[in-house]
Amino acid sequence: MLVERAAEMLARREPVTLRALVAGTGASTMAVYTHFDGMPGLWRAVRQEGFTRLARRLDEVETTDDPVRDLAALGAAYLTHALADPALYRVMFDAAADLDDPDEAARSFGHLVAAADRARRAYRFRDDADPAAVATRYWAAGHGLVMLVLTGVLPFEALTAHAPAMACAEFVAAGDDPRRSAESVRSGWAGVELERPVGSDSRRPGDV
Amino acid sequence: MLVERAAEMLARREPVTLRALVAGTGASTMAVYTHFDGMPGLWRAVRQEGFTRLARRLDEVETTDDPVRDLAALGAAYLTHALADPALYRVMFDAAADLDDPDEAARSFGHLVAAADRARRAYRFRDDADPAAVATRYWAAGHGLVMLVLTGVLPFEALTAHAPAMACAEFVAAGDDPRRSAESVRSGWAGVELERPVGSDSRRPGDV
DNA sequence: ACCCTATCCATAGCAGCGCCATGTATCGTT
DNA sequence: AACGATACATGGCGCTGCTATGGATAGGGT
Repeated sequence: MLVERAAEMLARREPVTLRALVAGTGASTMAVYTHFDGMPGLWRAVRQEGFTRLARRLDEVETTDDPVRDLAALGAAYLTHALADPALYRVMFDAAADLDDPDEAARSFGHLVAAADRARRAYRFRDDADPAAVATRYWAAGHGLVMLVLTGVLPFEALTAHAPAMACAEFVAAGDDPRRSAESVRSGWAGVELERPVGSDSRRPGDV
Repeated sequence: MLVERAAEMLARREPVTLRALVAGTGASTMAVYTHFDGMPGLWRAVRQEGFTRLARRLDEVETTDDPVRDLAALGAAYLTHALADPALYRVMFDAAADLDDPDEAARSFGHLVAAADRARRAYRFRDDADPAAVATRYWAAGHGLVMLVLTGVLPFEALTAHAPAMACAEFVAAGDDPRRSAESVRSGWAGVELERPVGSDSRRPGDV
C-alpha cells in the first residue's frame, strides 16, 4: 500500500515525492490521483495512518484499578508512539485537523478522558474536575514536550526528565494527592523505556 | 528587507516562493543566494526574525515583586506573540534548533529561568525546584497548547480556558501555594486579551 | 588617471516537483 | 460475447529552487 510505503520513506528520512513514492511499486504516478486525489490526499491518508497506529497503541494499554496510573501509562504509550516514528508524528500534527476520519483521533483522546473520569469517580481528582479539560491539558503538555524534543530544541533526555513531572503537575492540579500521584506515575511508567530516535531531525520548511 | 517581506507574506498566508519573494522588490532571485545562501538560509533568517520579535516582546514585560505573576505575564506575552503571526510561529519551531544566533532564543528562555529563580528565592517555589526545569516545563506546556490551537486541533477558546490552569499546575508543582498561584496568574494575565488569528490555519505538508 | 580586483546582481536555463489530459488495458456486469 | 466502468501508463505543462555565466559598479594601489 502506498500509505505504508510513504510512512516507511518518512521513517527512513527519504524525501517523499510523488515519483519516488511510486517508483519500484510498478505503479505510476496516476495511482496517487485515482486513490488519494493527489498528494494532499495522500498526506491526509498518512496522517490518518499515524492516528490509527496511535489508537492501536493506546488500545493495548491495560486498564487497572489505579486510573492515575493508567493516565501515566497512556502518556508513556503516547510518547513511545511519537518516538517510534518522529517524522510521522510531525506529519500527523502538521494539519491534524484535516483527517479522513476524525473519530479515530477522538477515540484516542477518549482514552484519556475516560481515565480522567475514572480518576474523578475514584475520588483521586476533584469532583468538579472536568475530565475533558484534564485530558486536554495533559495532552497539550505532552505534545509540547515531545515536539520540542523532536525538533531538536530540547535534548532527548528532556523527555524522561520532564514528562513524569509534568504529568504529576496536571494530576495534582486536578485534585490528586502529590505523593499518591507520584507513585501512580512511577507505576504507569514502569517498564517503559523510551528509545532515542535514530537520527536528529533537522527538517527545513519545504522539506517533507 | 527580504526577511520582513517573507514574514509579511507568511502573515498574509501567501506561498513564500523565491520568485514571488523578490518580485516587486527590484531585486532578482540571486539576491537570496548572495545574502542568505539560498532558501534554507532565508528560512533560517525568518526563524531568527521570529525569535527576535519574541525576545522584544518578552523584554517589555515588566518585572514586579511577584515573580509568579511575572511568569504568568511572560507566558501571556508568549501566547500573544504566537497569535500575532501564527504562520511565523510555526516556521520558528519547524526547525528551531537551526538558527543563526541561538543565543537570542536562549535569552528569551532566560527570562523564564530568571523569573523562576526569583520565585524560588522569594520562597514561592521549593528550594530544590530547579529554575531551568520549571521554565522548560512551563514553556513546553504552553508550546503544546498553542501549537494544538494553531493547527486547528483545539479551538481558539482553548487558550484562555487552559493556559492559566496549566501555568498554575506547573507553579504549584514547583512549590507555590495553589491559592496564591491562582491569584498571581490572574494578575499576570490581567489586561491581556488574546486575539483570534484572522483565519484558521489549514496548511498541508509541502506548503510553506 | 588608470587599471585591477572584488562584490553584487540580472539573465537564462537546468533538473526536479505536483499535476493532469489523453489513450489504453483490465475487470465485472448483463 | 459485448458493453460500461474503472484503473493505469505515457507525455507534457507550469511551477519550484538553484546556479553558470557575464555585466555593472565601486574601491584602492600605483
